[in-house]
Amino acid sequence: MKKVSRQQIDLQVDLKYLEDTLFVISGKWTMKIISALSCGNKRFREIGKAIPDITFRMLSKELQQLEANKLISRTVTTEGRMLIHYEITEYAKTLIPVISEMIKWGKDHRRAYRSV
Amino acid sequence: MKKVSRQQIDLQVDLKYLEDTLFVISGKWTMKIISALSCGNKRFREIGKAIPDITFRMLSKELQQLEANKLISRTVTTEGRMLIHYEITEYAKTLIPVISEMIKWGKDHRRAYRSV
DNA sequence: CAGTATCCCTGTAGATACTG
DNA sequence: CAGTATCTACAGGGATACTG
Repeated sequence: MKKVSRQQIDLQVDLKYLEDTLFVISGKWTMKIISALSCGNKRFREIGKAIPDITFRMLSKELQQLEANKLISRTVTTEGRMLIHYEITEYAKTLIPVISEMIKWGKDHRRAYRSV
Repeated sequence: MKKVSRQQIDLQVDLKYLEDTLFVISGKWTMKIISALSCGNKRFREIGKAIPDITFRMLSKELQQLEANKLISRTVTTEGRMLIHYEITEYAKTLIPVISEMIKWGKDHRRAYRSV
């Protein structure tokens, strides 16, 4: 029986999981929003200002999407005027290893281009 | 001086690298093609048949893109009729850790949804 | 076999205006 | 403040036909 490398098996069998992950993190603004949130911005317009070129429309939609995916939480505090703040969830923090690997690869990728 | 967690710093500073990586691997067919290649399919139509619903047009375009990104190599062997075969590069294999992390997360993500 | 060219449709995101 | 609604522009991708 031929021994197949683990790499090939992973790629083939688990493609579905890979797609799920890509779906969650590959949006144009997704990671920027998570980044902004993790840097302390919590309010809608605060986040909007922290991310260049994003429109309210997109921010609104992305936040909904992120909330649906349980990556952020939305809290309403009505004390006179409307007060809403967003936070990344503990669950979102499980993405850190994934993101770290991607960043690591991104650095090497860029370096590879320079050296070639 | 306030100690900031490493997680936050990574997210903020290295967003550009993250985007690079996302750009390379987030195409609709990218990972499927790499998967097909890593499973032994090498010829154009072979790959096409191995990936459900992909059109020649898309396969052609994606292969070009992947070649530009040095993730696959294209070899022409003219021995009478046209013979071309594609292979994933050693460079592409450096993506394995990234992909593994993503698959791992994808599994947990799905499980999280089921349990909630 | 190994693609490319063309046409067209649909979805995504921008601009702008408006609401509670 | 915290968004949503509408309209539009543009690009990605599918269908189909064709080429070396």
